[in-house]
Amino acid sequence: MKNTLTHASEDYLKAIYALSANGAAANTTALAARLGVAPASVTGMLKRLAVTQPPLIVYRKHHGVTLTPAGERAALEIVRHHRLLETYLYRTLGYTWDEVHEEACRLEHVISEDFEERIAEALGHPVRDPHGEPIPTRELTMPPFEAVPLSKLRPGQRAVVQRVHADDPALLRHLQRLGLTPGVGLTVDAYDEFDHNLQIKIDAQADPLVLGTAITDKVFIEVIA
Amino acid sequence: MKNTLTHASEDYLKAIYALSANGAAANTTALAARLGVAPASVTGMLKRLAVTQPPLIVYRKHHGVTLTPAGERAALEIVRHHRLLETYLYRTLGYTWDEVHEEACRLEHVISEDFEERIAEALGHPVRDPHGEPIPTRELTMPPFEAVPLSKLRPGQRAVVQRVHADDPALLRHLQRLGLTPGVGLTVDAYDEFDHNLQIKIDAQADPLVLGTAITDKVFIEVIA
DNA sequence: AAACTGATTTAGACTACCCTAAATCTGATT
DNA sequence: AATCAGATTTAGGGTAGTCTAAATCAGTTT
Repeated sequence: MKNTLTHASEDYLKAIYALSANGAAANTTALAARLGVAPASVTGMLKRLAVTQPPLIVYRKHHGVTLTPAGERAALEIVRHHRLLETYLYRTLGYTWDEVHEEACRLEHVISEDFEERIAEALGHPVRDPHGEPIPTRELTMPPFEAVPLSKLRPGQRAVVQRVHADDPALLRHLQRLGLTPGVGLTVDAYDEFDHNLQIKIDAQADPLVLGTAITDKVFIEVIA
Repeated sequence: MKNTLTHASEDYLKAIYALSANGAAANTTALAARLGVAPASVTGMLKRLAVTQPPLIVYRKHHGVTLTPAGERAALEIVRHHRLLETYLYRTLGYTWDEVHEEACRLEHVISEDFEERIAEALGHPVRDPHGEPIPTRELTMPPFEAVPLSKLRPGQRAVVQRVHADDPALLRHLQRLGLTPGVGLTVDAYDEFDHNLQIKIDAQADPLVLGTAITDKVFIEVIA
């Protein structure tokens, strides 16, 4: 029951969780790309994860992989660690939102349940991390959230930024400079249907912004009107 | 130069540092016992550590091992991480002094220099951890300290507890209950030269205590008179 | 239905750690 | 000087991860 997973296994579970979020099975190539390893390495690990007791994944050769309930709990445990740590580093140790990811990635595998509980308590049991991503509960359920990317909006619509789904520090710093952070309100002015650029106007900012899909696919918003 | 060490290597360097503190070379058996591995495993690791670039240890077969200057710096880096973490967990997250060691043992290998600096800053650059052990400086020098074990004291001498050199949670809880913690003053009443028991009287405590060497060898004091 | 393409798996090798069992060395004792 | 005990190393094997190169599969196109 209380299997101790290796750090590598935990990273694989996290990646499978992220890539099968839509319900579909995660495939070898995408996992390899996300984890920065060769596809053959993924195949090897999947074989191991499929035969643990209890099994953590369902793996059908050539047809991708999904998490079992036990595997999903293991993944959510790590995601909870990660996002609580990001929140702690951000709020308590003065990290910026582009710095938190890397540190949390290493710490998430080694903190105890006790440590998790203590920082959750110290933070007042936060429900979102500094990027606006929801933090899984202690019971390992993912809070429901609205997942509309900014790229889906069209001229005339108003929205509030909810979460920025990106880890790349350079991109995060760029978004910070643009003022595109959780809580910010905006209105869509124009849409170019050829390059899919979106022109938006951020509340309390004078000049409009033209954004490509590299950005608009990663900023998730809640539509207001 | 900036070799990335494995967690296991770091644990070996820490152990070699601790066991060769007296200047003598550390031997295979003691390392194996301290690290909880078989002696043959130690031999294998020592061969690897001796041929890194730069070399971290000086290893002569059958004659023990010492750290090179580079190895000592690497060891002190981990000790600094460990003791800063213990201090942080203790002061900021409400851990007790018997709980800090285990958590710090896992975190010490994964925190960044940035994290180290931030918690050192947040703590006001402490010089001792919750057990009274000195924290290596940022420049990786070990602050000098008086290392007289309580067991060396004889009747009539007065002393102040400086550090408690123990990781075992049960022992630490016991010492806490006895009131034998850093800063506490005491007087030696009697010494039994057969079983080496020491009878002491702790300041502000009514009843005297009789302590065996399991304790008196681990409590280090500064003699006052 | 055959062929092609891209994704995937297999095969085989490497590193870093661990182990046990057997051999060997060192230093003390006779 | 030979022996002996204990410490240490060697030999050989196991696991978990990584890789590259070669083979195979699945789905589309012809």
